[in-house]
Amino acid sequence: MRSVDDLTARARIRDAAMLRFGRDGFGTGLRQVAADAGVSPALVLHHFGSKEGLRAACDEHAHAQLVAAKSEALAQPATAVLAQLAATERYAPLIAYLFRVVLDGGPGAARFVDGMVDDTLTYLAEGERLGVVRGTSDPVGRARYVVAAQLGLLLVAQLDAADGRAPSPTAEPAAALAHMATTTARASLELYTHGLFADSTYLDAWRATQDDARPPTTEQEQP
Amino acid sequence: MRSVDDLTARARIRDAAMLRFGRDGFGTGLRQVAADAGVSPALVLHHFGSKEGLRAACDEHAHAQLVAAKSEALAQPATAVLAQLAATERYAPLIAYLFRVVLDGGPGAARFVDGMVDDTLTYLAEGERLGVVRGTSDPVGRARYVVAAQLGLLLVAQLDAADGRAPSPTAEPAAALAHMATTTARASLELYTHGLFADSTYLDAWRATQDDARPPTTEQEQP
DNA sequence: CAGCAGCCTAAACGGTCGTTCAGCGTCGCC
DNA sequence: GGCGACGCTGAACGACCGTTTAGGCTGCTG
Repeated sequence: MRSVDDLTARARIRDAAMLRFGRDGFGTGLRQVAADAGVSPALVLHHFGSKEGLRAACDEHAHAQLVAAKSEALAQPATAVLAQLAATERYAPLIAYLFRVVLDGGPGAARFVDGMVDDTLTYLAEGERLGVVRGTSDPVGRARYVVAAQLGLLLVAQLDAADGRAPSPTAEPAAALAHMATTTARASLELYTHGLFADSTYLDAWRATQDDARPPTTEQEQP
Repeated sequence: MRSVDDLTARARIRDAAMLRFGRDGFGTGLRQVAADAGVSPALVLHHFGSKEGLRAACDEHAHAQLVAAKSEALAQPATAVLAQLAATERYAPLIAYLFRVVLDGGPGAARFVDGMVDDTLTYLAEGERLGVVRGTSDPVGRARYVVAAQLGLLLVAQLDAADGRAPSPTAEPAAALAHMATTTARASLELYTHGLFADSTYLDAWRATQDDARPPTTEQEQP
């Protein structure tokens, strides 16, 4: 919101809280956040009223960062998907914080996931229009699946980082994300290009069970 | 381990803890678990020594349940994948607990995920042998991706449940899982059958970047 | 100079947490 | 009947949590 006092102690506390929350979760105590920012615990409450107020300020700032990152990504040519992967390190703290929001499961988590689904829906529709993405009989379900898969990749990436298998033993978000992106890029691209099943046996079987229960509906087919 | 006193208060406490941990996470207090089991908080410590001991007992019992469920699933014909979906309600508390273990990110989480990856690797290899699953140049990466996607679906399912969109407002795991399974079954089957991209543009582009960095290796192609 | 806002801190308060301890009642065994 | 063993409880302890309160310190203004 205000950018004049963005170098003050208030901003330092907020940034420290976002880093600490993203790294260790929202269970982190205010005294830890205060120590990271180099201030007293009472000052945190003086500026943000309560821990919930601090979290609200973090959410607001993360939302602003996200909007900025999205508009920046839209300004680039759409083919530079791989370049976005390389920029992961830059946005890693933001991603880590937003992922914690999702893991926490609060009321803002579902709203954030809905935003991701809406964005994915738009991107996939644009891809369909350009002819690079296949058609589907359930666009929303597909977008939800793609978002869920990405969140799942973040989840196991964080797991590997916490277990010491990824580059950083202390669960550094950036390195964990980069490691996960490189180790699963090939498999995910192959899956999204060729699929997993060799034929449509399972899909046909599921469609048959659905047609038993419901009256047959007209649906576009993808040969 | 012992099955004689599996009807005693000790077992009641363990079951109550698994339900409560699976529903509300491991931050739940021992007094809440004790109240669910109908005993005093001190008895929990008397039987399990500490909260960590209680969690270890829950982990052990969950592992035993999981092994039993796996062997039971293997006894059925492999084509009854849809029947397994219907049995979700039965294993929902177990799934919810195991998912909490993964969310918690402790040392056992990565081990459990590794087990899931190994199982998926086996299933996919068997599918390849039977001709229903496509070949891949990175079997481990593909298995990791499939597991991560499933975990991500669990994550957003729990989110919807906590937000009141799914059947149960109080985050009942069974209903949330069933709801998620039915709403994304079509999209995931379509994705796994036909893929997401219309052609191999993105996959080829990624392969090109890899070939620039590394010496060309012999890899089997899937036409 | 006095006064008065503003940041900022040290200390303490109530609450919940995991955990400990002394002791209750109730069995089976000698 | 005496009597440990066992399952179990109520009450308390120390630690940590978020939060409150009283009060320093600095710099600007009359």
